[in-house]
Amino acid sequence: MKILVVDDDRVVADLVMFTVRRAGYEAVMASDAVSTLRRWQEYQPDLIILDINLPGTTQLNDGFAICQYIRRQSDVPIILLTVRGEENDIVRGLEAGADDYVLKPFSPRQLIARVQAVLRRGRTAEGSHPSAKLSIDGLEFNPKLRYVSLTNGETKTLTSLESRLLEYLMLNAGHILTTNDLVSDVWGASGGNSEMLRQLVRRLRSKIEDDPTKPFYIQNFPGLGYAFRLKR
Amino acid sequence: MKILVVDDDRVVADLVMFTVRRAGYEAVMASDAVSTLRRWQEYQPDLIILDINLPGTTQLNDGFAICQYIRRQSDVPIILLTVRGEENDIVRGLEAGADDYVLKPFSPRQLIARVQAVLRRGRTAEGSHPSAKLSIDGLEFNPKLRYVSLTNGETKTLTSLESRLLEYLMLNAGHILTTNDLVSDVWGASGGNSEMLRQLVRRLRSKIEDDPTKPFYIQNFPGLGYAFRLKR
DNA sequence: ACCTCTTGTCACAGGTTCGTCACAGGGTTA
DNA sequence: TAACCCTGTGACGAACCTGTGACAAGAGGT
Repeated sequence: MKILVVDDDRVVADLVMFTVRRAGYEAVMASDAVSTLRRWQEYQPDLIILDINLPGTTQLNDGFAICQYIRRQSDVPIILLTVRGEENDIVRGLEAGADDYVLKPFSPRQLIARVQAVLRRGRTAEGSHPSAKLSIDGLEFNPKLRYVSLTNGETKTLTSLESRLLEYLMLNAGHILTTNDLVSDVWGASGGNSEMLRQLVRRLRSKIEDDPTKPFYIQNFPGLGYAFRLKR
Repeated sequence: MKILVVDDDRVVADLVMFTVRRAGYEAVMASDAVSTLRRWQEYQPDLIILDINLPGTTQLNDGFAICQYIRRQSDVPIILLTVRGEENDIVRGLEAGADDYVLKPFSPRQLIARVQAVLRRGRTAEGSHPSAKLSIDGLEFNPKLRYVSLTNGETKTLTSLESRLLEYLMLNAGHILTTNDLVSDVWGASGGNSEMLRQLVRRLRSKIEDDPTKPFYIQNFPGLGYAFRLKR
């Protein structure tokens, strides 16, 4: 898996490069619009991590323009890097065709989780088929229609937040996701806190009939966070 | 399925091309009257997406003329692209033989929904026979004559709006259609709102005898919209 | 003039969602 | 043991969503 990292701030770019390489990905970097487009064509990355605040002198070479330009010609996943507090950038970026975003400052672990999630989503959920499902260990989950099918045959519909949480957990199954990661993924820029997460986990668990004392799916790691269990 | 995209604005054309290609269609584009007609004959598309505002110098080569010309020789479906606020264009376009229209600016999701709807209509409703029917799960619906046949044998006539809604839902059966999509499809440029949609859904449901608490056909997805159910 | 059908608007009720608070038990540390 | 943090639990209420009944304006036919 090859990643193209685009950031004009050398420090941030180095950090991102280091992080994704440590996670086992190949990566190259670019720092301006021209080199980004050249590297994108030569290198053919599987994913682009793009700082939306590229110092575009005009509207032709800032982050949004690049995002839009690339999106028109390819469906390579694009993750935006945006500064916390600039929600407009997020909206504009997603409209320009980005797949996800990460708020700066970010934790390495969080960045990797997003990268894996986006890559996996691209592989499994190809297109927007309403029947696209996530299925792990007998738990079948349809993110589009927001319902789960349990092993006993029951199906239950999830709320919007429950669905976000379960999708994030399942897309990163087997990895521990910290409370911060989960909160910032589920609630995004609107902001949540750990208490809200606890309640959400509780409600989701009760819907999928997961006993917290002997969790089958959603396991707590005290002081760290939660993980969707893989093969036990 | 092959689509011919016609737009003189390169940006819009690229966006449309990208959108339909990502949805799995083959597509070529044209930007003026002459190339449109040539590509139409060579490429033999199954659908044409046509910007009605082609810069025709005369009334011989603007969007309406092309639409009319093609319609006289073929029944290939034509979807118009029109600027919001120019309702006259829509009327003229439909009179010129277009099958449907999409307002600019449009969301990719909306464009795809229309494309699928028109293609499906063309496939099932072969031509525009007044006897052409949509039939799903025992509910038979005739969009031209605007009546439904229920499983118990009853037939009821629908109003214009009810018919628009049901057609859109059935043509996109299995997909959740957001409130915004449904409103902008049913009421188009004249503008509706979510309250009007609720009432319309209510009246349609009562006509097809669909119990909202245990919907057989029209299912609500809280916070998202409605969908015509496919076999679970 | 009268009636009917359509459709937009309003008020209300019930359910759901979700944020908040208070509390209990377990593990860890001083 | 006591203090503390983390987690799970129960409960409450506000905000929101949805379904419902009712009414009125307008179009169109008789």
